[in-house]
Amino acid sequence: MAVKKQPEANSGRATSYDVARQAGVSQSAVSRCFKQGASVAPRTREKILAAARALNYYPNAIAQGLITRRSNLVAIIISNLTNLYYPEVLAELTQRLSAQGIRVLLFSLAAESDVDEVLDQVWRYRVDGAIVAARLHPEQLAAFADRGVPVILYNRVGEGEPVSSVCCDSVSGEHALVDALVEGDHHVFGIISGPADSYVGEERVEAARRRLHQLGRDCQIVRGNFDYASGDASLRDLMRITDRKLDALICANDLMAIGAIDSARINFGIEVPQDLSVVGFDGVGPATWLAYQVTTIRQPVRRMTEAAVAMLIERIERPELSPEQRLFAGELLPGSSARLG
Amino acid sequence: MAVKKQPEANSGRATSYDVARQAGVSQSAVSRCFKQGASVAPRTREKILAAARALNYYPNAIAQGLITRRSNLVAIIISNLTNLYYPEVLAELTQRLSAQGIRVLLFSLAAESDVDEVLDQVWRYRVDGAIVAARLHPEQLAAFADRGVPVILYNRVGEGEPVSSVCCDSVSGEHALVDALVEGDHHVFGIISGPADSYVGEERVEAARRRLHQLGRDCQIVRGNFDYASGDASLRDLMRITDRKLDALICANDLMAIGAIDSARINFGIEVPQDLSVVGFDGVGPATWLAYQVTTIRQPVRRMTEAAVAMLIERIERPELSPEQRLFAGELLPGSSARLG
DNA sequence: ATAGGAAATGACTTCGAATGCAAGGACGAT
DNA sequence: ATCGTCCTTGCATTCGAAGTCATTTCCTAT
Repeated sequence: MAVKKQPEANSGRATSYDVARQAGVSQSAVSRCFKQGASVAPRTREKILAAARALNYYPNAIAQGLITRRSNLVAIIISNLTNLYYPEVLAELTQRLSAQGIRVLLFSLAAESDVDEVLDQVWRYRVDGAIVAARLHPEQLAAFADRGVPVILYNRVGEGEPVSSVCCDSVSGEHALVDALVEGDHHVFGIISGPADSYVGEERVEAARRRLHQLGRDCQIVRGNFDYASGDASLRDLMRITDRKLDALICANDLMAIGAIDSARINFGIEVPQDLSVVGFDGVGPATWLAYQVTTIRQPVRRMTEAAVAMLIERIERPELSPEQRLFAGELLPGSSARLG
Repeated sequence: MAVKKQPEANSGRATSYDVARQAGVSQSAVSRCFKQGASVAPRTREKILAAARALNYYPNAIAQGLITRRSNLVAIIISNLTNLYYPEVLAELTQRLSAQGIRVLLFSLAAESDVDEVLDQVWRYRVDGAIVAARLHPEQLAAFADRGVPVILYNRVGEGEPVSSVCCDSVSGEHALVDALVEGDHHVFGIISGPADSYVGEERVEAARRRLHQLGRDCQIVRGNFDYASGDASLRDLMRITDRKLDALICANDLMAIGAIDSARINFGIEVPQDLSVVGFDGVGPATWLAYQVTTIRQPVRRMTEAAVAMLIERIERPELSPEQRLFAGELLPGSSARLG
């Protein structure tokens, strides 16, 4: 007995030709049948759909992508998924893109500036666009422009280059925090910054520092790196170098604020907020936990992700659109980690 | 003056033919030049690579996927990215797959059982495999098998079906926790379960309940849903329905344990662990925060993700391999949220 | 019955890279 | 020189669906 080829054995591999044969029509008809608004007679359509169902046919998106030059893929490039803030953003972005019929190719980086390692994969997959929450050099931005791939930066800006971006306003946020702290009669300020390569980190710290200066308050700045442990470590640093008694602590994000609160209470026996007020930034989940209730600026994640997706899709459809920067104000969330005015 | 077509104007769109023309060779040569182990003369290779660099050429992965029937895409289907535990898993998986030259198509679900909505997209993109941390019905598993798409379930099992999976051992983990609590002389037990559609949740609770029963301890079980708020809510429920004074609380995950600890301390003035011992499961970041130091079972995420990726790649390359279930023991992490024996 | 026009359909080409096959070239052994 | 081998290279075809264009079908109005 000879071995026989089984053309229909693997039902997952049916092509439009298989469906066409089964339905007694041409491949073109099948293609049209799956395309919105194409001209197909009702009876033919039914025959085709029945055949497609019988064969378990799903159009091959790879082949579609090749011929239409639209992959319906968007790259999301994120640096630090372990950061509490980004998972929420990622989930929102993915679900919104899905709802628009766009799939997400995820690139997660070990460090903020590891973008180069993944870019060539981004080019190879001919993504229709990209949303980037990582640091891009001007040359990297230029590469996107050259290839006509629209990019939206998330909480980043195109240092010098005109790039579309969606950001939460660090300056107004920090102003609100500083103003509230000053009104709450705080005098000795400490600031825990983010890592050196973080754009928002630097921006937040700089905004806070300036506002403090305007209001005639001085401050000590120590460098953190956005994680819990560095909230603790940085607080220790501050306690060591500050001569007067610290009474207000501004942290570049919530996670460090939480680390600092725990450290103050547990390692130093400092009462928060009675002896020390601590504020953060982001409005991540744990910030609202009973033990912390961090006074912070909550980023409007839903509106920001919605804007990012809308802007990206607009630019995929109309590449000639010029870049646009959208700045969203955060909301001051008065918690019980700080005595405010 | 006539409008002129500019073939090389958009440098991002160079094809292997463009490179071939520039280098004075055939398209086949270009293709071979980018393929590992193909026979190309050193001089030719250099000419081609120079041309490719000049034209900014990157092979079109879409076209490659079509002809080779290998998309080099793997679907990752995750239900609850906001769950603290999964972002870490996702980041690990993505980076490991990247290192193997495989790209991640991310599908994030609003609920554990929303898989059907994304499956047709999974079929359309002809992914080479999938890693799933969501509930799959037998029919859905069968669909993967039909199409010859290998799946690895992550902390899930193929209820009845033989499917490959990577899990952290709930039973041994809960036994360890229960044993330690019983040795610590606890008598009145409460359990906060996960949501009804969570496999691991049910498994953990069941394991704990049985072990308690074996050791002659009774327990009250209330249903939570894995988030912080439900730790608080469930603790309130327990306090209401329990007549004797609760002295040990077993939570199906760390997040609820944390919620319960906060609630006990702040809403009820109960000292943890003096008056109440609380244990969790997972070993997420916040579990080790100074304020909590939750006694828990830490899942070996690195080893688990490594195994998942290895098993998947094996099965992509050798589809005939039979399913394999790998169970990893978690590590008892004795924190200060429980008095142990 | 017939022309006119719209709708439906199919043949064929295209997207970009991979690969089987055959032809050409280099080189060593005789 | 000559033959045989192995290494390079190009030609032609293929993957699966979309879309152009030409053709056929079906209505409708006259």
